[in-house]
Amino acid sequence: MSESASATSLSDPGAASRPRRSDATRTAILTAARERFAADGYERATIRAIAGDARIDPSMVMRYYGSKEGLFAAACAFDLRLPDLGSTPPEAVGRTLVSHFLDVWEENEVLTALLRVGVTNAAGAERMQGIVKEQLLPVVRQACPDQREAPARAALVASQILGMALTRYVLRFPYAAALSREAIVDWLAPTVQRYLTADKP
Amino acid sequence: MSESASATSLSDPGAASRPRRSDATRTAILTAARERFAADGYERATIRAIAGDARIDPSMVMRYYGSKEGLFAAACAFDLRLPDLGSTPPEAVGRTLVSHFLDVWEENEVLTALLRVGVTNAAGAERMQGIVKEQLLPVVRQACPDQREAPARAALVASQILGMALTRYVLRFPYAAALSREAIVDWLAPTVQRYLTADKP
DNA sequence: ACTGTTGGTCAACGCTTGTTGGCACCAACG
DNA sequence: CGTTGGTGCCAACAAGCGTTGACCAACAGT
Repeated sequence: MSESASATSLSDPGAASRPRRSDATRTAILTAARERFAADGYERATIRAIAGDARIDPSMVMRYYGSKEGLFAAACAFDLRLPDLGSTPPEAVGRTLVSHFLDVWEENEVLTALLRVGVTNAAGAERMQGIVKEQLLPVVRQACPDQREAPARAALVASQILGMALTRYVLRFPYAAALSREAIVDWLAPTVQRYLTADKP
Repeated sequence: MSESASATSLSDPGAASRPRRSDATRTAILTAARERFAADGYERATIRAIAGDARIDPSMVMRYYGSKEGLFAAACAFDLRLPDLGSTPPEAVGRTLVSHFLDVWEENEVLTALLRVGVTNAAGAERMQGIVKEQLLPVVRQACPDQREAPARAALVASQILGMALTRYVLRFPYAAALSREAIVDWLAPTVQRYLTADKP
């Protein structure tokens, strides 16, 4: 498990073990796994298909990641890299957040994989929930007036952002996919801004 | 249930066939299928498990619905029964719509099944898209100022409503599940109202 | 009462899945 | 040199999947 962290290079805090001969294979597996999970979800992303994409034998996946669940856990470790809302003007937090989410969603297929898997897989749903709780919630706390309302406000923000991601990147509704990036930011920013800072209606 | 009537009338429009001896079994299969699809998604909702819930043999499912895909199509035919926005005051369309969606989502597991399946199954995604296009879009047309903007506005409304359904009923985030029905309506209604009627930002 | 249709069970098929253990290779180290 | 341990492929396993066809039981029409 700690080996996978070094392989992802997404999060490698200290513990730099010297490179192994199999590192190329490990990252190839991880890359292929992310693609398959993002495209097909948990059940249909078979180990055989992932191994085929990575041009290695399925048994290698088991050797390096233990099981399919272990592979998913290693492939979907993720850091949102949310900006610090304390240092952005209070009236711009909505726009900043929406824009950042669009960036991270389009540069990286891990979130798509996470969402697609989380809908039918308990481990995926828990991981997604963990991201909201440990990465989004603290940022919401910085921006909202009453700390006790932070969980509800975070839930509202998550509902709008995940909803747009769902319709645009997962279900791929034509109307949602046709929206320009600027239009999405212009429409969603006031919504998120209100969820974060407005008085309870 | 009355669902047997709707099921038969779908496959047999006009000519009302007299009740068959197997109608009880047919509806038992459909009910079990909806529950399993809603709880597990397409792949993990196996025909054997559905047949087990309905206390019949898996081969009956094949006999009556042809294949797993046919069963899903029969189980997830759905009418949103959206209200006529032409006869509601223009400033209340957001609240009306959000409230109606919460009603329909909680009284019926078909939408949960549809969303869970649509994320990993092309047929499910298309069916969901069809519902948005054929049932939500016409209603949005009634409420929005410029007809040409209707598709974009429908996409925005769908993103917020499906996002709340996703986090609350599918992923079951504790923060989203903890929101009261009234709080959701109060927070989401202005958002939907704005997506429907506000000028382009 | 006989017959044809319908409702239902059972056992099996071919296939795919995650997972395992054995065997060959290659590099390093004594 | 030989040994050792990491790297990779291969074949196979048991289990589960959707699907099929044979076969029996109960009803309906004549």
